Amino acid sequence: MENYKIPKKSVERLSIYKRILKGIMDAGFTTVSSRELAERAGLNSAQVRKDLVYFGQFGTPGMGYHVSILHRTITKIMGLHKKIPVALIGVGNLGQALLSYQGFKERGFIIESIFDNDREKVGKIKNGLKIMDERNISIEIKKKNIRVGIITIPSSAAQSAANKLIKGGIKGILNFAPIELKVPSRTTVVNVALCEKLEMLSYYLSKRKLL
Amino acid sequence: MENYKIPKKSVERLSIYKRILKGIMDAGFTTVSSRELAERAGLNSAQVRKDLVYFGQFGTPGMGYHVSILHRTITKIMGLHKKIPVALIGVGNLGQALLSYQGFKERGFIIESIFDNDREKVGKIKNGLKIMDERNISIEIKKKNIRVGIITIPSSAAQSAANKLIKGGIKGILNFAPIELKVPSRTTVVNVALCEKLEMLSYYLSKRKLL
DNA sequence: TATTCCTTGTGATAAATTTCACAAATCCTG
DNA sequence: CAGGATTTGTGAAATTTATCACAAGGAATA
Ligand SMILES: NC(=O)c1ccc[n+]([C@@H]2O[C@H](COP(=O)([O-])OP(=O)(O)OC[C@H]3O[C@@H](n4cnc5c(N)ncnc54)[C@H](O)[C@@H]3O)[C@@H](O)[C@H]2O)c1
Ligand SMILES: NC(=O)c1ccc[n+]([C@@H]2O[C@H](COP(=O)([O-])OP(=O)(O)OC[C@H]3O[C@@H](n4cnc5c(N)ncnc54)[C@H](O)[C@@H]3O)[C@@H](O)[C@H]2O)c1
Repeated sequence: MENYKIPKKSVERLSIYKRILKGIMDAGFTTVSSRELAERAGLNSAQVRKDLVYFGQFGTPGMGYHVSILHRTITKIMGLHKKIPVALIGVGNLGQALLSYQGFKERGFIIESIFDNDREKVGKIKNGLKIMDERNISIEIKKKNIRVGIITIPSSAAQSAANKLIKGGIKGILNFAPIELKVPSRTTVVNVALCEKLEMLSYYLSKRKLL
Repeated sequence: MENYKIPKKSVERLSIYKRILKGIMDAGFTTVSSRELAERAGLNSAQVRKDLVYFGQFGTPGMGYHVSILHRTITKIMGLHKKIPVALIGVGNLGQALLSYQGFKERGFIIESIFDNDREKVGKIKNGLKIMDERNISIEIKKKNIRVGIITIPSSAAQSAANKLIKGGIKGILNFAPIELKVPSRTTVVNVALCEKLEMLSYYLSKRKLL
């Protein structure tokens, strides 16, 4: 159950295992081998075992892993057994898509406060939430004790919004704006590099002369 | 100008350098050092140089890199100097957000065909495009010679849609559904692991007992 | 219970990626 | 034009990550 130094990649894969386990569980199976898990995730089975062993010994030789127990364990390791209140900054194209996404709620992420700086939008109701003025981010999230923020505003405004979140006591930020946010080390930022992904695709196709 | 074996990470960073170079260029500077590029990207300067040298020698000792030339070069290396027609599968929350996103067009990705399987949606117009029946994906993209597809449908339907894209001759897929698509090796898939990112954030906060 | 089969956990090995550190190239100043 | 200041490109070293391969544990069967 080492807390030592777990590769970022392993953590990301944990999330993938959890999703696959959910599918296997729903299909009615009770055990699963690292080989099968690896196959479904497109990985090497030793890697699956290594990843899991970072957190403890959950398997039984000759049998594999108990699906529901492993699922529950990973959920707990990732802190996904509790509801996590979230603030959304920027109720535009992407922000609204995230707001309507059921998958977040299913995973325990509850969007509780939403902000924008557009006078037309502030005060309106979206998905049962009143859009608040961006200037009140700090006060509001402090009041509601929200510790996770999602940034979906243009990159020119992202750093300033991040600062307000941090001032309000935010602990983690999921950032969709294409910019490296500067934050104190006690704050964790995870970037969703959406455009980069598309550009990577372009590169690979271009390299193979497919465009 | 080696085509040898370029790390995936380097390719993703290329995209980041390009974005930063754009900013520096717009700010009116003409040259930039690997040190500054590294600082802005949050990386080591040797890494920046190594990344760039994969593709050629663009720098001048004592001076650094010529901003606009490097920007243009990276754009070309990534195949982003040409318009790339794209098909979008799934005009739901996320699909509509992507459809309205200007950043794609700016990068040369032009969404030309959009598909859904919802009878209510098929035939309607969205952003100037008629939503087409998902059953016609193969025919349509073959006709229009579209080589990149974006999948924004539930994961249960994603593999079947991917198959139709492949049948229509697609070369690359940007996949937002949380599932590993099985595709022939001549097709490139890039996954946007959105939920995984949020779950990673949960893990890091949880580990530090911040939730 | 003995035997066979399967699968874990893990040390060793390999591969990939990052960082260091410095010679060589070029710029800039006086 | 000399000399000092920079900054590149790059081998070598260090670090990180992935894979191999196998002993040992446990299940299943007879
Ligand atoms: N939409 C996409 O598909 C997509 C894809 C990749 C990246 N992104 C990135 O995500 C971010 C949002 O994209 P979008 O398409 O939703 O943009 P958008 O313009 O549709 O929405 C941005 C919203 O943020 C609000 N806003 C602007 N400044 C603000 C501020 N200072 N405080 C609070 N709210 C503010 C605007 O009023 C608007 O409602 C951008 O950084 C974009 O680059 C979006
Ligand atoms: N919206 C988000 O913020 C978000 C976040 C993370 C991941 N995702 C993933 O992105 C995908 C789309 O999410 P969403 O929120 O837009 O869902 P959504 O339900 O809003 O939209 C899905 C759309 O796909 C259409 N569709 C369903 N089956 C189809 C088929 N076989 N062919 C063509 N169209 C079909 C539906 O009619 C609907 O219009 C999902 O896989 C989801 O898990 C979404």
